[in-house]
Amino acid sequence: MSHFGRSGPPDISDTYSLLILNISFRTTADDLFPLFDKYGKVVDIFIPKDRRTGDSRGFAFVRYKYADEAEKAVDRLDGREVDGREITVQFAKYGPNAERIHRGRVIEKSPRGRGRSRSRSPRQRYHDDDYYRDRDREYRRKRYDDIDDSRERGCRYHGRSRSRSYTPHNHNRSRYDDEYFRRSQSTESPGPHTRSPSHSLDSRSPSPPPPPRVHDEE
DNA sequence: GTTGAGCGTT
Repeated sequence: MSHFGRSGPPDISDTYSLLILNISFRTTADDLFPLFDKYGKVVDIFIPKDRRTGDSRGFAFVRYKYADEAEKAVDRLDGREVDGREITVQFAKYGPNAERIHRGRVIEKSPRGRGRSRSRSPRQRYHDDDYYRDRDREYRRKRYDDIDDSRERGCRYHGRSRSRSYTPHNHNRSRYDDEYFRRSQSTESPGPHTRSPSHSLDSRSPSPPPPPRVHDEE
């Protein structure tokens, strides 16, 4: 069956997890299954994907039924070229619960019968927002650095075309002030009723009052 | 359409 990773973790009690690194971003479990199944009994294959784009993250987990088969797969498939990329097969060091495991085997004792050994605190995973935001921040930082370098190089090409005809970056705020002014006018001048329109129009102070802290819908 | 150190779900 090629329905791996679509029914949750089946049973990792008697399975050995292998970590596959450096795989292509388009490599799926179906592509790795025939390759790893040839060297042993593959119980499950899981490839973490991004929840936003749904694309693979570049590594996969292959669970074998026996340790000897898993070791053989590591020895045979480690450094194998898959989809034009040299993959790296090794035993998983951490489990699904971020627990230390030995040779792909979970060290945690069987919770059956004994129940919870200690007070189980409601430890939740990372908040998706913070987790993804952190990753985005680092990713964006790298991209910006690269772009900055490119721009610097392009600037050295020709020094001209840098005349004063360049519009200053003030028009942005100018437009904003204009909108704010218009709104203010509308508020102060609800209609041609009472008040002194000429006075208000003529009394345009050179320095408008500071904008109050209002909620701006972006 | 791109990328590349690492350790995982429904």
